[in-house]
Amino acid sequence: MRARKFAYAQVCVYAYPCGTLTPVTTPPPGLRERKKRATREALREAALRLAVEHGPDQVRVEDIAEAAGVSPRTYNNYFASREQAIVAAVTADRETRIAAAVAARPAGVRLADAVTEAVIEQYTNAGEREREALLLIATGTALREAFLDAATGIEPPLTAVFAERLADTGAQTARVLAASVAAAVRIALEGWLRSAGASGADEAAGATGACGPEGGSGAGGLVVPSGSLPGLLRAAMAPLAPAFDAAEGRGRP
Amino acid sequence: MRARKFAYAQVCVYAYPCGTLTPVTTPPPGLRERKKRATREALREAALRLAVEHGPDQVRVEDIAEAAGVSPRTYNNYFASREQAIVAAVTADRETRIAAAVAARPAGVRLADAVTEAVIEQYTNAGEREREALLLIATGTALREAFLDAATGIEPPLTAVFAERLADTGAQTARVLAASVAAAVRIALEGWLRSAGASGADEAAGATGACGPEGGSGAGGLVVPSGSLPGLLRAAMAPLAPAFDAAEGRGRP
DNA sequence: ACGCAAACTTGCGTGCGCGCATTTTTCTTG
DNA sequence: CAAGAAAAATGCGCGCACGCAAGTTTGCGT
Repeated sequence: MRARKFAYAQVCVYAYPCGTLTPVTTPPPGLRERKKRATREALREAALRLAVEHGPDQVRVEDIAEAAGVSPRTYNNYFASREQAIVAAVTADRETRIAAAVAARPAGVRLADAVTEAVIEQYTNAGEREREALLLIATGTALREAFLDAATGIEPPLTAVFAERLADTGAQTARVLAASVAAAVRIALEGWLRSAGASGADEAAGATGACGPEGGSGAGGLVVPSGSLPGLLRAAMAPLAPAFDAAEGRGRP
Repeated sequence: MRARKFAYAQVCVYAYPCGTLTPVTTPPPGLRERKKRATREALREAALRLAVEHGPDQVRVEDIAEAAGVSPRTYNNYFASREQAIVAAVTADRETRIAAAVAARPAGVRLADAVTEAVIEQYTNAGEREREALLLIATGTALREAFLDAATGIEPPLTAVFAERLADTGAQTARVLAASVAAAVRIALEGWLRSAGASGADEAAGATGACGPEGGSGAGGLVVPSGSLPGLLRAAMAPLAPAFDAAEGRGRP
């Protein structure tokens, strides 16, 4: 029995310096940082372009790396999986923008409304090319999964803004609420992609591997007839509103 | 540019027949099914045993398969990753038991309380050997991640029971609440493992790759001093209670 | 009992994720 | 600006996940 050589690592080794938590003041970005951003974007763009040109399954990381002018090994210093680069080309830094949008709302409005609107706002900006890419994403299981997983990225920044607004309540509450929002968004996107790419074969089994009840022909077919993304997002966020109100100390306005 | 040969598949190909949604009546399991269960358990047990004996990073899937008397290829017909088998030996079918425990509560009690108690109950049954295994799991990043991901498994069964109790509300609500519970449980377990294996090196960066604020020395250190698992679970579930009450139509009892 | 179809196993081959060690590039400091 | 430190890119190797295309086993109808 030989030993395994490694024990997993944190993804994106030097992707996010961690000490530089999005400095509000951008001093001079420095050459190092600029090159890194450039490489990252080159990889994203190359990945998306190749995926569109030849189909998502005809592209290897080697191809993406070559198109971006870096070694295959370097690719994995930026993205932990083959799909992440493609997804990142569409997702970009949506998470940060959502958090910023929430923070920008006046302090008087319900937190639940603020976050709902912010999410819808940021997910509805379909910039022509994004639509095309999303259509591509909906076609394959792997890409779809990667796209949905990317939605989890909103959790950390959301936790931060929530913690600020709910200072008196525990920090745990902020984390839980942020995670719940992420889950809701994921569910909404899942339903949306299901209707968007409703021409594929395997539509019965849920994307999360749900084999239990609630499979294909269960109840709830008439509730929310798989409509527009904003509608789905609103519907998914609605059940969480009472939790936000309670955390804010509102007595059902 | 050669083509990639595959496009991902559903994990655990014939692990859950899907058509057989946990039949309440177990007719006669049949030889086929019994063998499958035996193989699955053999793999789980072998994986855990080898991991304990030689350390989690010294075990390859090849070793596990050999110890269980199947081919390496067969291993991946049952588990999608090397860690899943080890985790499964501890997790077993906790998800199903949690859902059953929730369904077993009298219909009069608050749903929020029912699910909280059910979760605590099922996660607190530490059967001596499980404690040892969990200690093992806490030591490595990969295993820890797999263990936390496994908590997501409660989502489908919970969705089912929620949908039953909240029949009048939409099925979407059930899904969102179930996902939120899963997220809360994950957060609680995360905090618990952090305190349990608090002798490792890299404890600063969050397990979810959280690099932003809320890192190591942020605010909230005095809220919930990383205590017992039941306490952590209760604290994580608390913020969701209002959402459950609202879904049940309760006006703050 | 026989044979057939479906379920499951297995060997093979490919691409992928990443630890490790080395080289190259960028940032500091005197 | 030169030298050293820090960060990043690269090459290499290993183990892993899984499609595919055989084999083998189990269940069923006649």
